[in-house]
Amino acid sequence: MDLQESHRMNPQAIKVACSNCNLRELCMPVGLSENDLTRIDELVATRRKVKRGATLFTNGEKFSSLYAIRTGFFKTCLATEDGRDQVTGFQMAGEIIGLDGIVNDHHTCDAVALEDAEVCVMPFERIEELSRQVTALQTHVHKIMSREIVREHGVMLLLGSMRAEERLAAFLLNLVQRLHARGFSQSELVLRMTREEIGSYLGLKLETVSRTFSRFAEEGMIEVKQRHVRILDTEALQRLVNHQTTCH
Amino acid sequence: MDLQESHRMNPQAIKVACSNCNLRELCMPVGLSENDLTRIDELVATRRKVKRGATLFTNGEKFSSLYAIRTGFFKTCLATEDGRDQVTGFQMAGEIIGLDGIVNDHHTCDAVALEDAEVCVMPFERIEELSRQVTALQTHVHKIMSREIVREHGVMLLLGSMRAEERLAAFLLNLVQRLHARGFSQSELVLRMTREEIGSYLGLKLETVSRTFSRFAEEGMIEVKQRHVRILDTEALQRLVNHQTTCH
DNA sequence: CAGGAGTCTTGACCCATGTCAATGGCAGCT
DNA sequence: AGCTGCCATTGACATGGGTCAAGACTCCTG
Repeated sequence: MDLQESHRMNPQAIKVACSNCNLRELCMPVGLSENDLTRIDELVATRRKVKRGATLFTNGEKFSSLYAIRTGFFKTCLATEDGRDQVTGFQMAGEIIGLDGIVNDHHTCDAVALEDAEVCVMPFERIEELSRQVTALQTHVHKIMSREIVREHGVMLLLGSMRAEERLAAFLLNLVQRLHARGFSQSELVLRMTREEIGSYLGLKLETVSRTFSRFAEEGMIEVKQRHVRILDTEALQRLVNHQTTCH
Repeated sequence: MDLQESHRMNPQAIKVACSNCNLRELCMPVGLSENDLTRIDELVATRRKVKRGATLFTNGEKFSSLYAIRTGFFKTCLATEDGRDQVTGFQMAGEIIGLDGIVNDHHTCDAVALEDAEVCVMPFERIEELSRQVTALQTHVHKIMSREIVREHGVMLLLGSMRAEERLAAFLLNLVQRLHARGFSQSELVLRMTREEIGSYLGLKLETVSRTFSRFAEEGMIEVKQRHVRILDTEALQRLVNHQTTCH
């Protein structure tokens, strides 16, 4: 009935229903009642397409919505006036971006599409309103934010205490793991970002990223051909990441 | 008089009332109605004292509550099995810790008191329940989590793109700024953490931290005597942080 | 199909920071 | 007050990763 109603008003509506979305389990709470599910559909106001290279939002922009990525791949990055540029994360289908904007009502970083993308626009006011009524949604929102905090702890660990090889190994393993959770190969991936972007994320220069890829390849751990990477020895990469004390 | 009243009703009650807490504006939403304020008081189940060196919670521990720091100073840190150890933050009075535990129902880092401390224990279930009813609280919880995400973005920028001097300058400025907001001096501070802990947070070795302090002192930007630091030239430190491009 | 821009790889060199080690100073305990 | 142990400082040296530069590959466009 919700659907029908909005159908009349908006030809896009049917496509915008979370209840039909195969990514739902990634961005929405599971185990909702029929009734709650229907209400959740109200969350997504609209869809938005973002071309490769275009921004979904930028630093300083007024915050109004969170975005669930339907297709495509994003990076979020912080650019300071003094020329620093830090990639704070790479996001793929099913992930939520825009959380940074909540605290000051303005976004504090840029979200750039690394390939043509489409997102579900979820006005934050609606999220807040609905999560007052649907406990599962409230919990879910909290978990999403907490997950982001924990993820960033991991990045801090990486940036603060790992060497170049360890960082890149951790990065690759994290990527394939997330891709695998989305039905892609465990061993093969196509990087959507440049060496420079990887470097920015990992606190390394692009040359170091390139060299480290080459070294991994020499040692038979991976095959690299431009942005195509095939992981030959997951164990070895994992050992690298957990290395540390063993070498002293 | 506050004290007396609560004395009569419940020896603990007055101490546990947010509505009377002079830190309230730091950890609670402002502009609440009388009615809401009273309800907010229910949030704090109890207080807990944590001795210097003791943990408030540890990695793997079941998550149940968020904690508002009343007095004292904490660090949160991530320790991996392979011997890495990363300080992810330093928290002072009025700040909230424990957000990392929400996502998996278990804490994913340790919170260690760097001086004798006392915290307000706020069971997360109560927070969720009450924030369904008090919109201002809901918004506040979201902002707190978003603020933490944004803070961590800043740390990533620091770890990913700054040199040792810049990191330490940013660290000092951040500390005094937060202390100043709590009524302390803008120029003088006592570090509650060791050089090693500072180093861990900043992705540097303790020797580098020590040397950099010494260099700042030589250049007349600060005075250091063990853990006592006096900032003599805030501008200079600020310039250091915003440096970057000027030097190329 | 050629040209060009953007990206990636690789080499040579250098510097900031890490490592190792010795010494000094402060705080807390008995 | 005097230990004792932790913490901080400083020096000498080593090295991982940054910097600069040249060249190759890929993709896009005209």
